[in-house]
Amino acid sequence: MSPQRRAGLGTNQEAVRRHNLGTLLRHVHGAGQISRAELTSLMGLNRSTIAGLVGELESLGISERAMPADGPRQGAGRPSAGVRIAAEGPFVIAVDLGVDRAVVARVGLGGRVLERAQAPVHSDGEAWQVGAAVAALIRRVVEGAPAAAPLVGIGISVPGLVRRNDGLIRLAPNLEWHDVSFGGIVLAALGLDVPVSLANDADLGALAEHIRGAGVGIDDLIYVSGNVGVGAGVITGGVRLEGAGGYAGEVGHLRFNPQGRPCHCGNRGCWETEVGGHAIAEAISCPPDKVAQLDEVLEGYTTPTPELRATGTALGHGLASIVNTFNPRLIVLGGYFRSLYPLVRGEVNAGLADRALPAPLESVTLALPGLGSDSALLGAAEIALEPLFVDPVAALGSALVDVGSLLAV
Amino acid sequence: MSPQRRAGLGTNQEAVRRHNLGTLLRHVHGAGQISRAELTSLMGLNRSTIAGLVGELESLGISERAMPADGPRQGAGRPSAGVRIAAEGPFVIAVDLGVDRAVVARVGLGGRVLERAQAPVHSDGEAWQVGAAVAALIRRVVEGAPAAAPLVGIGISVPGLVRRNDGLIRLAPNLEWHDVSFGGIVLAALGLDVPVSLANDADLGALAEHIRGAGVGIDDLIYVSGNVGVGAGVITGGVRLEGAGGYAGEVGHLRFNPQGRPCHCGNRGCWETEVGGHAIAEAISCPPDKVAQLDEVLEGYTTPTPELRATGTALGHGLASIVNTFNPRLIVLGGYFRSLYPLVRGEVNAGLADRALPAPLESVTLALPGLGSDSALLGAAEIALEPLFVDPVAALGSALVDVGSLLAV
DNA sequence: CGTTCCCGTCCTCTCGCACAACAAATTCTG
DNA sequence: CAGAATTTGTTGTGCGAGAGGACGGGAACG
Repeated sequence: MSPQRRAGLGTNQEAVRRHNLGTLLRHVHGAGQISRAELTSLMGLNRSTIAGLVGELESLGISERAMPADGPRQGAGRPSAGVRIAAEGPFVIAVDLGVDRAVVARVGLGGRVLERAQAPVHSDGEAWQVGAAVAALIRRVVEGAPAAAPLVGIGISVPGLVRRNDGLIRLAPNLEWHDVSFGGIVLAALGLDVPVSLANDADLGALAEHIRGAGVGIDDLIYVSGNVGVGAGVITGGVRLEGAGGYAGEVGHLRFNPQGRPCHCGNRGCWETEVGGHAIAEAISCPPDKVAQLDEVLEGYTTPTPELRATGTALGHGLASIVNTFNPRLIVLGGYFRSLYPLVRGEVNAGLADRALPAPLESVTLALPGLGSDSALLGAAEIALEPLFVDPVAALGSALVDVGSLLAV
Repeated sequence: MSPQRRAGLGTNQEAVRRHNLGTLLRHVHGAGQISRAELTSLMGLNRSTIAGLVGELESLGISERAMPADGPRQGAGRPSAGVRIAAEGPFVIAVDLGVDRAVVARVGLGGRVLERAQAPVHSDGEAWQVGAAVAALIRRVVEGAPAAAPLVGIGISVPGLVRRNDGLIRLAPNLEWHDVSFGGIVLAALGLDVPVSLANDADLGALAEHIRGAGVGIDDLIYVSGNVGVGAGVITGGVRLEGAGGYAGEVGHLRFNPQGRPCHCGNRGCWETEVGGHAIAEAISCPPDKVAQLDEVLEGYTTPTPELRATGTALGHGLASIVNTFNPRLIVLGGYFRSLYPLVRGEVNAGLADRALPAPLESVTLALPGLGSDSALLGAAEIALEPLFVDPVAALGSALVDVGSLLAV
């Protein structure tokens, strides 16, 4: 959003152009197709300036001219030509690393999934084995890419704590990884050198839901991901909350019940011991080896068991703490909560209303992900695309063309 | 930091100038006095551009030329002239509203307290009575202001929930206020019309500590204010965390002990029932009517009682939740915690280390406020000054000159 | 005491956006 | 159905802001 990364810097004319070009692209990316007239009013710039920016984007091969969007006009006047993402424009690779499977997609600007592949991952697998599997999936989705289309980068969603400086995976409890440089592993397996970004899955879920999911236009939202572990991604004031090291949002280890069950973190009664995957499984007597398919099992229920209702209340109580600390306008319930919430909506809402302060409670809404189970995947695409919005020219400069043949075996 | 308020807008040349002028002033404000050479390197702009900006600031009467700062030179070359805040430059009124007293100060750019006054406030006072008392204090501190110096605005720190859109005090539990428009009340009592900003005391404490306290240069910090209630102000990525309505940071009502004491919010065992003013008072058998002087009572201790040590542990455990959710680099302990922490440092640190996740724990530090008990007051000055850094020219345009005679009875 | 280094000032240049005028494309209206 | 009204795209001009170089000033260093 800002023309410079570090605060306190001045702005020169070069930065203005970069910023405007990036912001324009961000709008096209967000809307898929947009008219130049809408761009003028959105960005508050002159028609002629927009024309110049659009022209530069076209000459970079990022966007292309489109026919005016047909539909009900809202008045007289010449219809405004459309700007849309070029068919052979830049793309990224998005990776959603789960505890039992990896999903890889080739994603273009505008958030379109152009190709997708997935494979199971052994939860006791070594990092290099997983990296090789991911690399194989990447080769597969890149195969059909047009030779002219540049690869901007790779974004990876990780179920764990990721250091934001360098993308090191500090801890992925359910993969049993400590201090794994997964980005480097994947690049080595590919034999490529492109920008790689890694981030926590809940953080990326929040980002994706903010840009093109249930939270479009909402600048303060939280994505709560309920998997085996529970985490939250926070968007506040329209930007990601990262924290000093990038570990912000670990709400799964909020103190919930001091007399509760021991948690893998060493404490007792963390929130995730009451509402995480294992707790839900226990509530419906699901055998531990089927926790990975918990969502399918939950889909089978039409009425909740008393134990599930208690879990719903615990979920609401925990969400109340989140509402009190972050005061979001929207909470998106992802992961297993996506299947759980419809069953125990009443209990969750009641638990939340019971424990949250009135002021922050009155403006908050609970919702399911608008992107289904793809939130983290599309969020991974977003962080990989991010450099394009900061400086389109520079990002294209460090992109790779003809990746298909580069990766051909 | 950004040249435009709303995201998604473009930047034109006017905005560039505004941004650069504001950023320059922010640097002068932060450093008190700074050389033009430092400004060039900090802002990354050309010498001649800085000269132009400094000249404009001088002609606006905001800054003035200063002799080169004497001290150890770091090399040869012509010494760089200094830029410092003008003696008769713009100022603001800062108000720190407490449950038992109000402090009012006239504060200039650079954060200098030019005048200060305070008065007791009855905790069962009506809002208009408190407003009248504050107005009287304001008249007193404005009396000696130079006629040429413009009043930019009034900033008020409130021990409660403040709506960020309009500054309405939604709830100030210890003043027993609900939905009070205190800004309007004070303005009416003064018979003036200047910009008034209100915010939560912990939020302002965090802001002040970030700009000129213990957290200078630290972009992810939390100010935990332990008074009768417990709240937190959060700076993340260098900006204030506000939340959708402005209520973010109400960590006092984090679930701590489900079997604990009832809290005024209606729940049981909120964190502030274990570490708030009343809990501390109980731990040292301080009579309830002396809770307001709790810090003085605490100063009298040299070794903690076992009850105080337990409170320290509870403080550490709660801070662990804060560390896990926000991943700050610094936590500043304000309010009564300022007196409590030195007594039970070991217990707090141990409780924190015991419950926080290793990754966010390793980079966090606990500290006492660098501004003593003035954090919230100086934070109030900062939000009142804020418009100057966004657009100095516009802010001066809406400022009032010769306030001294305007307010004379 | 001269050299070196750095800073402030002045001037010119470049670049990006705004603005105005005109052409083009569609809707509205009589 | 034709002309007016409206909105947009295009083009050329102007303005403003920062960059960059030339010059002189002031202090440290040898």
